[in-house]
Amino acid sequence: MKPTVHDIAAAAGVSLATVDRVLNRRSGVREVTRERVESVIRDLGYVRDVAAANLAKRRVYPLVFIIPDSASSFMRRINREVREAASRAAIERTDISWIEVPAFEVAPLVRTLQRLAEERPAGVALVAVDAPEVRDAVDKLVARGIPVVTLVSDLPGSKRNHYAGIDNLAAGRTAAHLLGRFLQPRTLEEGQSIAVLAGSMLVRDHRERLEGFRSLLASDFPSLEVLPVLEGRDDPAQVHQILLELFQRRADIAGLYSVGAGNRGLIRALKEQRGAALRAVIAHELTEHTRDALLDGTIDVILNQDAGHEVRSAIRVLKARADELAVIDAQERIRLDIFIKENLP
Amino acid sequence: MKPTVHDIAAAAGVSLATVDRVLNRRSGVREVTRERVESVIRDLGYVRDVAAANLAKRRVYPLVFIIPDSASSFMRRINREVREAASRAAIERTDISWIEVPAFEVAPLVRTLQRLAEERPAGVALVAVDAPEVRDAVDKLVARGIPVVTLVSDLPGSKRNHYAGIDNLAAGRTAAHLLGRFLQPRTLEEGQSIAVLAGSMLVRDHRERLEGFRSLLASDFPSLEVLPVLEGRDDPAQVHQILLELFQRRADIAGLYSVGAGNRGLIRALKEQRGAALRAVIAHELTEHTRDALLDGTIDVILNQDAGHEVRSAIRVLKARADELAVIDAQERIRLDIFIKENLP
DNA sequence: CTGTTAGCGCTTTCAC
DNA sequence: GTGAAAGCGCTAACAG
Repeated sequence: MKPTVHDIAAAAGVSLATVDRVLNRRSGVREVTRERVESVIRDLGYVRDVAAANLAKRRVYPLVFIIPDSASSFMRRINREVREAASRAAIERTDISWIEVPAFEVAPLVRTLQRLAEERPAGVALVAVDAPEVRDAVDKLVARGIPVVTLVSDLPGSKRNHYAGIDNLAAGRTAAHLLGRFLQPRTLEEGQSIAVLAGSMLVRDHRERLEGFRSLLASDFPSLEVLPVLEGRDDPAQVHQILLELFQRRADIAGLYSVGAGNRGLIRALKEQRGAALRAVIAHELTEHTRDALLDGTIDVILNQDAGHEVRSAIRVLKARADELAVIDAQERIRLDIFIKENLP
Repeated sequence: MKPTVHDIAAAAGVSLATVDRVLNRRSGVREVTRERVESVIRDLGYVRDVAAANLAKRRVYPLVFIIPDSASSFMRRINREVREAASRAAIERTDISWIEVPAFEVAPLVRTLQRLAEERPAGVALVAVDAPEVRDAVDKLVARGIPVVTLVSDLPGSKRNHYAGIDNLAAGRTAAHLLGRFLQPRTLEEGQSIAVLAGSMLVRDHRERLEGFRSLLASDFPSLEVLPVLEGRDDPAQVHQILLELFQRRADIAGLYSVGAGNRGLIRALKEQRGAALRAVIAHELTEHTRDALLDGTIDVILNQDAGHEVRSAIRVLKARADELAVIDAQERIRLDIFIKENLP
């Protein structure tokens, strides 16, 4: 039978309260007593029953998600996943709420973080904007003992406890590798160029994807020429416009990598007028639109991060921190999914 | 404040015991009383606190995994994941044990299932062998109210409650699509053939992968010739031997798809003597060997199923059934991972 | 510093 | 049929 606090109390010759104090590292126990109790805990191989502990604590964990009000399918998806998690949360003694802030803006995000530092929730998850002010605000939260997880977009150099998102450098390299492989056999025959489309170079994940993409192409497929990056601001209409112009300007585009959002515009442009030389298109995030485009051959590969997994992972990590529990690392690593027509979920 | 059994009891004018009987559909309650209590439960929007319930029940769920004693890296990995889950399980009121049975054999598996029908654990997970006797044994377990999950290899036509594994038809199609894309540009120039290597055609997952592979290649890349399947019995030495022979016999092999295990033999053969025309190799399961092969370019693509995810998913599903709880479908769907050099975890 | 006691929300005897 | 009371493993006042 698994040992309980009672067993420890009996074996150590102390009361339940003292055992509890030792267990929870609370003060008010003489050093000798503490050591005695701790050795009994070790000897008996005691592991705390977290469910019972939480029941007794009657503690619910208020977790707050800060998400951009972006209209992109992906962010809407994140939003939906948070809502769904919230509706499921009651069962698990967590109280999940969310705050929407203007996308890509520093000031409102910082204000929100500062407010949360006062409210002291049990944990905060945010889609980070990469700015020093945000970093400071995050660090302050952590300093106050509030665990912070970055979601989708990381905040390097900050003290955030965890990042629930993909490796964007690897994403770019993956796109480059596949594009290179798809196009390579013709490389020797004729000049081929590759177009790259981003939302904005101000966003960290886009920058990183591009960096990975360029460096791998340069090293492994040097004959492929990468055209200057086009910025579509993740807006379908702009993306559409830009691409049509591009296709009219250049006839030698063999590959296209879209690192950002606004995929509806991309798909529309490809369907209306597609360069004859274009033989491989890679974009990010599986949505109903990109899914259809994959199925009808408009897009060849979708690189994806599982929004549901990211949100659930952020919650698990925050809860584990609040409970001082360990997490299963493998379970919390967000995969870079490669989807083609045939392995769609 | 969330309503509790006390609130229900008070509102319905009955005792806790009666509420509990209604909640757990136990007998000994007059129909009118039951209805009254049930309507109160609905009105208050009561949701049972499973943690508290389990605490009171002092119930632990004995779950049994039946896994083949195969020496393949993948099965060893499954084995390890089960052990790890078992060591973690105590915290979660589950008691996980496992039984090893000879791989691919029907009789021992059936005997084990029959024994479990007597022992009545709270749930059973098995790597199924596709035979009518196994199906019957599984159906009997389910009929006795013991939830059953198939792991890695499914048992179609049986009453198993859930399958924790990938879609093997889709896996084959995915391999075909990628191989086709990697080779396609040359298709017109010269004859190319594709070699396929399997463990045994008696195993369902291998058969399905092959079927998906062949059908997609036939429809989308008809100019690629698929050679007769080679059977290596998932044994590195045999696989090695067979491949060396093949490479000596044919010089026109442009692509290779290995649906089974024995990847060490595959890798060794490729390194020793590789057909000059061979430009794309796809195999299954990410292990330390295939990982290295991916990195050094010996293998181009690895299709993978996440063993840890499969095991954890099986446990979640079995527990949820025992607790009469719902599962998050998206969380339990096992993805077909595509790994290339660049997106390795 | 340490112990006693009363729960958390639910289940389970055992009476009535 | 129904209810009262004890208790699961842990925590949190409140005494001492």
